[in-house]
Amino acid sequence: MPKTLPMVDISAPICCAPVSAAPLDDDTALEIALRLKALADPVRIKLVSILLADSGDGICTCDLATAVGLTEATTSHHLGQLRKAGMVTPDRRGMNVYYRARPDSLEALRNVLSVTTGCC
Amino acid sequence: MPKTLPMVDISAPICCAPVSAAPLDDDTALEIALRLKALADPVRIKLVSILLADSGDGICTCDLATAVGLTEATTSHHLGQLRKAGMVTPDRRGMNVYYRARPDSLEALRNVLSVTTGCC
DNA sequence: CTACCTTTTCGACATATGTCAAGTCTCAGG
DNA sequence: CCTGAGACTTGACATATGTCGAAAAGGTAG
Repeated sequence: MPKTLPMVDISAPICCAPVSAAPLDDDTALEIALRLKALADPVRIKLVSILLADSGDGICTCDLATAVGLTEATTSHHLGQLRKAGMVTPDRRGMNVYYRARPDSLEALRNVLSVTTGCC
Repeated sequence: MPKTLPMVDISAPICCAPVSAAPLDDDTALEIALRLKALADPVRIKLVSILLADSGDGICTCDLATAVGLTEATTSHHLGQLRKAGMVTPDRRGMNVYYRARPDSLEALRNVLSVTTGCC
């Protein structure tokens, strides 16, 4: 990958015409690809599923680390990627940081992938 | 990534409970992640959008290469990744290979990402 | 302030990935 | 059977990424 990908902020839910509407321009393709990349890892999709299934006030990094069987450093890295992509939000309470899923962001991404309808 | 990802066939549309239903087991997380990884590239998502928008009998590698502005070798590599993920199908006619999108596979992946409903 | 716990950041390492050039394969037309 | 055009494969290379241990940052309690 000689060409370094541009750095863009993808923390907001994506909002654009669906991929099937017309050939994507480069900027939109990048926006979509970066968000997909955030989810395209077994650990991260698992983290998202854990957080989506949680109905409480969030789960702390340490508990998530044991849930996925990785060190806290690595788990924090994955959570950081998900946060940058707007898929989770951190919430510091005392010594711990509790994460929650952001279903709206996931849903927005889903809509863009739609073969029929868009999001806006 | 010290741990090499297992090699699994992902050419069929995915079929499993949605990520929000419950924490994913490792196998399912891998299945989903590999398919997402196939799409998580600006060039590939663009290729998919081009093929989805095409209402004809497919588009050949050479035309796709010029559409994304890359060499045919690189384009062929990306198409191969998409084919392995079941997102496109090749169709050889004479000297050319024409690719078409597989909306069913994309739709299946969308369903798995659903926050509410699954695919099966 | 000190001691301790949790999280993030940093440095290092091995593996994976995107890209191209060059070589190889496949096929249509003489 | 050749030959040439197009597509695919291979090799090489630079960059990106996942993982960990160690160190730093943030926060609590004594």
